[in-house]
Amino acid sequence: MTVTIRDVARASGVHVSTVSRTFSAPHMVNAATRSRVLTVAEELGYRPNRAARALTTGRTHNLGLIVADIANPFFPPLIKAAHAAARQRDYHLFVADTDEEPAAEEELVQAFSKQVDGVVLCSPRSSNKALERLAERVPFVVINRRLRGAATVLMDVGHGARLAVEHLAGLGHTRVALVSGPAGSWTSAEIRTAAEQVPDVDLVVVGPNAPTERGGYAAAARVRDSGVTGVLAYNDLVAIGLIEGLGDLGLSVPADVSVVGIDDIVPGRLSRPKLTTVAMPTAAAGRLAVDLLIQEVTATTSLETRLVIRDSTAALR
Amino acid sequence: MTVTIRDVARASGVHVSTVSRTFSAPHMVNAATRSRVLTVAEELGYRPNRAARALTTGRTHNLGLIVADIANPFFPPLIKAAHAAARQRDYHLFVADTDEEPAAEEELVQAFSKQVDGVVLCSPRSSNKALERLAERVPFVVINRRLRGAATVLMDVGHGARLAVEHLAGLGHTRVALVSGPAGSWTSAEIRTAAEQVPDVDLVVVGPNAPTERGGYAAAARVRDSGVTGVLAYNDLVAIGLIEGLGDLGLSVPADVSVVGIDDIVPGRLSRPKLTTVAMPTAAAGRLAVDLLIQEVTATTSLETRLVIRDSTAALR
DNA sequence: TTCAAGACTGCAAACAGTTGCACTAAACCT
DNA sequence: AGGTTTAGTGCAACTGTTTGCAGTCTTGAA
Repeated sequence: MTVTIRDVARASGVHVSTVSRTFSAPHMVNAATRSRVLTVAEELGYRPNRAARALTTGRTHNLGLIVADIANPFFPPLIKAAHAAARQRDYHLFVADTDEEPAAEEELVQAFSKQVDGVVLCSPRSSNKALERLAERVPFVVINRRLRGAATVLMDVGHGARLAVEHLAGLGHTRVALVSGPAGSWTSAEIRTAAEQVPDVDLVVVGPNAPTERGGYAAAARVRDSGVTGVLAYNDLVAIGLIEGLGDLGLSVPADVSVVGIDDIVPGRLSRPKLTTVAMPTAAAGRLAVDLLIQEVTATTSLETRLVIRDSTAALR
Repeated sequence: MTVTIRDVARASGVHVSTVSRTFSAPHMVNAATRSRVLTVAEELGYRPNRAARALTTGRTHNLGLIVADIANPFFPPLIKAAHAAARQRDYHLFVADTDEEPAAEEELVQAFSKQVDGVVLCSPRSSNKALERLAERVPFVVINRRLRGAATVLMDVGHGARLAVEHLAGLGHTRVALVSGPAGSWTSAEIRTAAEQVPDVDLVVVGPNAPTERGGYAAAARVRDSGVTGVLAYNDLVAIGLIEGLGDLGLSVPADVSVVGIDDIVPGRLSRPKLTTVAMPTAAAGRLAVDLLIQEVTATTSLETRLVIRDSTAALR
């Protein structure tokens, strides 16, 4: 018993097309008629059916957002910002989780395709070829992955990594470990190249590691054995795990070794010692991605990162 | 130039209705025809248009999920589980954030109404009256709010609170503070009544407080002044803030005072000391809520909570 | 007064599917 | 052999909205 445009038309004595226009092109209808239609619609509780509208216009006013893991603290701020940006322009947001399964990306985009005007893909792991196939089905923008031809939002983690290593160097740490992420990660590679370019620092790579607390914990022994006094970790979770692991080996942070993370997730602010970290502009990225999508502009943007100095780094004794 | 059911029909020499049926009622079409249609559809890259389908069937195969704050660590596990459950039954999930604005709840449900088969509302703050209005527009299930007539998923936080206070009592803490949440919160009231029922414990209520780290930090002085040795906090964020605040006042946890939180969010596991807390079954709640929604059953469920003992509680000296 | 230009509004055909009904042909029963 | 069921398919109407086109009525200008 849902009330349609026809009910409103009948009740206000005009043709359906007039009702339609009072909602989608108000300037085309006489002010008096318009207000009459509007009040009748209000009384009847009419709400335009977006699905039906999409059928003729081809625009759904829906967007899709695909992330690897909703519960990973890195993503929620991004999702929230994307949602806010979408909402502001009267778009709705589908959110999906691939559960770290690259194959799910393609499947989800396919499934979304007819129901959204575009999708934002966060750090996609599908092959370039697969992504190109998808591009034919639906417009999308990727976050944290370089992909020619597609709209792209990058966070300049390379710059952040360099700042982090320079910060360590400035504190006197000349032997620094890079506790890297998973093999084949774009971000991990980016971090490494940037870190290697800092002069006067011996960089030793420890990894690859799982991008989790556990991964960091497991790397502790190798970090100790490498004899470094400073560490840049692939992300905050790894950093937190590493600090725990070092503690269990009798090394204290920052007294014995300084650790800096990457991401600036909430738990990093809450754990002790408070984590020095490279803040990733996840909210800005989410917001920007949906803006690009809605405005259909194909651009590649690089967002700045910055170093947040807290308590997990200190001068070399 | 999207490929429709008509293109498939033409290319495989059958009527559109047959194509339609091979997708929505396969058993009604001859095996040979079906496989021919299927291969043709595959070749052409046909995918059913869910929006169009929704127009006639009235079922969109979409669900909405509304939470107060996506970035609050309490929600992501719930969202993830809800998504997984939806996905499993081939539903898509709209996710929305009210930004703690009760008015946004109603608006979002309205906006979703034609586009979803139902919505799950987490800890809604709208009035009963408003919710009843909404119930006429779209089926929904509420999480963590008692509402007669609507499908409901409750987490038995009362039981958890009682376990927590009993745990403190068992450690010798007979004077216990309840650092409460915001005024008017259903959960906060629930916690209080349960906590008050534990025998042989003097309960002093400190609050109301903002449900955040900052709220907990601010409550530290009053907790100290109340002379208690054990604390049950409204949630983990409050507990973490409180521990920080007590530390700044020269009181150490758990040596001087034992603190237990509620929720079991990730940062509680990662902060030091590791937080003893009442684990809320958020994932189970998310999963169950979408199952109830899809199966259209109106039931009231109460999910068990349990106490997770970690390092922020210890025996009274 | 006449005509052209607007401003509104109605008509009807899309959009991409679903579904009740009618029809055909084959299979099944006596 | 004749009648009845059944499986498979086609027909056409319907879902709620948009939109190009055409018609009506004012209004302004010549």
